[in-house]
Amino acid sequence: MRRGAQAADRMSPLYAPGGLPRNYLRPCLLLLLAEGASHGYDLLEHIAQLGLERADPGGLYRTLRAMEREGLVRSWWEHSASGPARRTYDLTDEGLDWLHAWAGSLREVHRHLGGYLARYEVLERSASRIAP
Amino acid sequence: MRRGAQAADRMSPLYAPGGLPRNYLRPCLLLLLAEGASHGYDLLEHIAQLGLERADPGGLYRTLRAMEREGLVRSWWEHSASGPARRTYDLTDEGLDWLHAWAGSLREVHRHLGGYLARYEVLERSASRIAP
DNA sequence: CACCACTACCTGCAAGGTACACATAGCGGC
DNA sequence: GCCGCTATGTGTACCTTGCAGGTAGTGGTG
Repeated sequence: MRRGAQAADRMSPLYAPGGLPRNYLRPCLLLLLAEGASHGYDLLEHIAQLGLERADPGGLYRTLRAMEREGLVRSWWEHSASGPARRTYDLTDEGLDWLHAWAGSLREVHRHLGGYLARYEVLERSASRIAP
Repeated sequence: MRRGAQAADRMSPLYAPGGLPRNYLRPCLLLLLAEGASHGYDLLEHIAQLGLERADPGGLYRTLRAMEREGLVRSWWEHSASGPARRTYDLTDEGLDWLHAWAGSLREVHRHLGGYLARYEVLERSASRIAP
């Protein structure tokens, strides 16, 4: 490797690798809701495990409402004894269908990324053979 | 699976799973150019193997020029005996650094997707246990 | 009781990336 | 001369994303 880890230094927003799938928030929400009904704030804390560290609350709530408009999820208010009321979400049959569709897509992406990385490692190996 | 493959029917651009990484074009071009100098039209035909089927030529040329402005690639004109002149691209050292950075990011994404799919399959298995 | 922290939900906006259509030009075949 | 293929680009409208802000209820502390 030439000039070390220099590239990581100037991580300007323009060029920085981000790389998570487009619309990744949607399949994440579909999966979590397929595992059980939940509310926004709770989902916000669980999507981090799926790769979305520091997700934006605004985007999350917006996406949930959009998915409700599209019929993928249902919601109702739940008034708990302590704390503010929360809107609890639940997957519809159509939402489940979309989860399956997304899972298929993401499996494809996973496969493609595997191919990319394999090809990259071939390059790496041949480079280290020249300069070990 | 309920109601079959119904979800695939109304693939409106709004809700359709697409799912390739954001900015995926860039790491693809970096990888291909790391494998050897090439020109736009040729790259266009090769990125399909990496997951970008039917990629848009406009975006590709724009991205190449942007990467040149950023110093990731160099380019020069090559006049062949037959057909129009082509602009040939070549990776710079900085471009190679970015390829490494991208590969790291994509490896992370690959891992996260693996986690997602594993979690999805757990769900699938428990669903098929109820309705086989 | 005034104040602050925490949970919880929601809106507005600017920047950036993507998709689609379109424009140009050289060359070869009919 | 016209069409199709290679090859490189521009214009633009749309969507997503990230960030900043704004409301509200509850509980604890001085």
